[in-house]
This record gives sequence, structure tokens and C-alpha cells, in this order.
Amino acid sequence: MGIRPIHRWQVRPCTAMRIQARLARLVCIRPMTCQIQFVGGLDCSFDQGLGLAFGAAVVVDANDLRPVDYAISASRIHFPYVPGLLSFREAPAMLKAFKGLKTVPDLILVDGQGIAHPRRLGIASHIGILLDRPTIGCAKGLLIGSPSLIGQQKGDHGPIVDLDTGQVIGAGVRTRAHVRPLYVSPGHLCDLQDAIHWTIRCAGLYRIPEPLRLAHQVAGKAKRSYSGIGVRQVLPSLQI
DNA sequence: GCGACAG
DNA sequence: ATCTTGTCGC
Repeated sequence: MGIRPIHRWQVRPCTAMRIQARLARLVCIRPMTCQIQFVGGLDCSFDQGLGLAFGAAVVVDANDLRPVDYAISASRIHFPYVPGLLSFREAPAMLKAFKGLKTVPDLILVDGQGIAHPRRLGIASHIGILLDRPTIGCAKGLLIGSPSLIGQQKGDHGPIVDLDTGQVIGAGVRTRAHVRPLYVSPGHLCDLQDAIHWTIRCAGLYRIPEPLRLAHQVAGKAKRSYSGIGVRQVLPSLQI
């Protein structure tokens, strides 16, 4: 008799929502205790034409924010983009890239929401549960919640409140002076203070924190190089 | 019913 | 996410 899989990615939206509701109960929000030496960044890019997702995992040294390791992955897309179900589309590629790292990060920044999510299980929380590691969700846009007005200087921040419950689910953070804020929320095994602190601490000269900025670049290059290979394989068959 | 809606 | 070079401004 077959065993029941703990988790599946190729499911219908309604099943994905049930999986999220179940995993959300495992999310642990509490202050981080361990020392952080390496911070990871997870992102991915897509080639709709090829139906492929390219994941990127980058690790930087927490002290100088310089990269010490990275890995990429390519995998078939098995889920459409549906607001609220992002992890079922992007997490597989990110997790596959993460497996390729030789330096395992102590903390992981993920491109997307943490608990600032309808079912409190954004992609950062989802990945944090599956890896059993501290994760922080750093999103460029808001999914749910109402952000408060914040100052224009780097480091300024204010709460994001879920008006339905009155709960503080995240924070708007100015990672660079005079630019749009980033929306952060704890993913797993850390709290909102940690999320705010480490997002600011990982912010270099740009709006996007260094681990994620580098992961974004790597994912983009992975896609372009892969497409390049595809072109070289196709062109010969066209040239008689 | 209407508008919003991570990437 | 993705199509895309240079350019105007803090």
C-alpha cells in the first residue's frame, strides 16, 4: 500500500489552500536566539515559453554582505500565479536551488510575504516550515493588511495591520531613503523585530536587500543562459 | 456586485 | 514574473 505524501506541489488551488491552512499551524513566531553568520536569499525567474522556473539561492556573509556561495535550479512550472498561492508556483524551484548550497545559511530572506498572508502562510513561512529554519518574507508589494505612514529615511518603519483582526502582521520598511518601502513579515522561527532588523541590516546601497538582490540577478542570468542553450540546439535544425 | 490582488 | 536603452533627477 502507498504511503501518504507529507506534501505535494502538483495540486489544484483548493487543495493548495487546505495544505496552507494545515502548515500554518506549524509556523513559530518567536525571537531568534542563535548567532547569524550567513544570510541566504531565495528568488526565481520564469520562461513562460519554455514553461520553466529558474530558482536561485545566494548566501552572503552577515558582516560584509558579500556573497560566499550560490546555487541555481531549473524546473518545470506546475502551478499558475494565483495571489495567495505563490509558494506552489515558486517554492519548488527555490528549494531545489537551496539544496545545491554548500554553505547553509543561518537565516533566509525570501522574495514574498511571511505571515502577512490571508492564511498566515506566505512563501517565506512555507519554506521556513519545510526547511525548519528561520525565514523572513521581504515583499516589494502588499498582499493584505494596512500599512502606516513611515519616515523617508533608511531604517524608518511602521506596522502593517490586518484590519479584520487588528493583528500586526508585518512592517513597512524604508531600506533606502526616498524610495518605496519594502513590506516585511516574519516567516518562521523569528519575530517581526528580527524581520525588520535583518532586512535593514542586509540593505546595502539598493532598495532590495543584498541577498535577494543577488539572488534576483542570478535567477535572471540562469534563465538567459538556459535560453541561450535552447537557441543553439534549435538553430542547427533550422539551418539546412 | 465591486475592487484588490506577493511574483 | 516578463517585453527593454538611455536618461532625468535626488
